[in-house]
Amino acid sequence: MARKQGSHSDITGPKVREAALRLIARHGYAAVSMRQLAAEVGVQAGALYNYTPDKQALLFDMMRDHLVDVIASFDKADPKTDAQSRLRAFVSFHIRYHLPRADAVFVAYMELRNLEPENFAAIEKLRRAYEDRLEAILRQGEVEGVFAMNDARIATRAIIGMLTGFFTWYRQEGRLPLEEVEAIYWDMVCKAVAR
Amino acid sequence: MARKQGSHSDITGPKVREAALRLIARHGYAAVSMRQLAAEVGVQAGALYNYTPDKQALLFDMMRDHLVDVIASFDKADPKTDAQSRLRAFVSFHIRYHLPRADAVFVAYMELRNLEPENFAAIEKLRRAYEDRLEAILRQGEVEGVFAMNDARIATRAIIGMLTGFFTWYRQEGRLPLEEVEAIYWDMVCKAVAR
DNA sequence: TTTTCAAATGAACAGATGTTCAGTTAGATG
DNA sequence: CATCTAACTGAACATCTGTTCATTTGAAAA
Repeated sequence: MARKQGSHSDITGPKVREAALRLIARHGYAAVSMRQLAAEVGVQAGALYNYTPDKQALLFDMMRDHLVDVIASFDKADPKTDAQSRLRAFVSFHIRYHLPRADAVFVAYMELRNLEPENFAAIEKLRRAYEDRLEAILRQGEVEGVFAMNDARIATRAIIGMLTGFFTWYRQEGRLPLEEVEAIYWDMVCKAVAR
Repeated sequence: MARKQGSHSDITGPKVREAALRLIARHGYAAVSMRQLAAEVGVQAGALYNYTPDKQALLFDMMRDHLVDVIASFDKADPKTDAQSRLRAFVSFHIRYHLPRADAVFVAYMELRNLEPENFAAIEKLRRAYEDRLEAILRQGEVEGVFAMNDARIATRAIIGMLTGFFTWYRQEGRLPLEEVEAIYWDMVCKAVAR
């Protein structure tokens, strides 16, 4: 056998990424073998190398694409008005954007250790770029006199941590509707940086 | 060769745990081989099996011991008075206890995926027990009328997330002294749950 | 229908994996 | 001093690892 029914670059390619995201999120990069991944996709291991030069590039590409997408999407969602509105938009965007992409978030966040040095540097740069969006909003709020915090960088980190922790438990509980969770987080973030 | 100079169960045993914690924190459980670990300790791979029945038990034991210790230590540090004092003690304890144990924290938090099901259940139970300490404090604060939040469970998660995120960046920056970072976090936590 | 070639297969590579165990030895015990 | 045994070695085990590549195939183009 060779080419399978309904099997093309445009079909198998995305399948590889989806399967890799799912498997790596669940078991970790080092714990997932190329053969496991191939089995999940429904091909032999060798076929994967039509879609990635190697395993490391597969991980890096997924993380980079995810982060580039996050940043671009936020820049669209950002109202670019007053700090209060922008912070509100950031919290809402962060929760709503990441929720349906839980696997990608998890991988981009947990697999940093498995990136080779230059890949790690590139991903860190993107992560930093996203965090800088939030930091800029907080600083704008300080200037406007609506926010007060001792250190904008630490506050940025704390808020990101608070929001990101959300994804480690929301899936399994699902006790509350998204709207309510979002409101609760907004309340806490808002109060935490209020003057 | 057999027994090495200054080499005993009481010496090699702890060495194995320290090396395992350090290596797994840095590279991940699946990425660290028993031979790498043995080399770090200064023995052959076979010798490790005098100290653990297998690789999985090594991971589980380290995570369990860490969490049991966290809980017992907090119970000692807990003033068990008013909610405000207790929350303050919790934030201070969490930061100060975890900081010099960054590797253990990282492993206990990042390697959940690599635990076999029953081990995972046991660790989750311990993690939950620690979170319940914080949740109880928040609920006490609601009763006392000093805290107000929409949902104590979510607030618990948010605060833990906020504090835990701290350890992923504090090491590398070290820009601010610990006292100051602690004060900043306390300010944010306090405001986030204030009425 | 025949041709074409992208997209697969499957075997092979060299080396790493966790774990076991018979054998060896250094340091404590008598 | 000789004895003992805890603590180690080092080889072996079956299996898995990422990756390469000559070969085969099936669906679309001519």
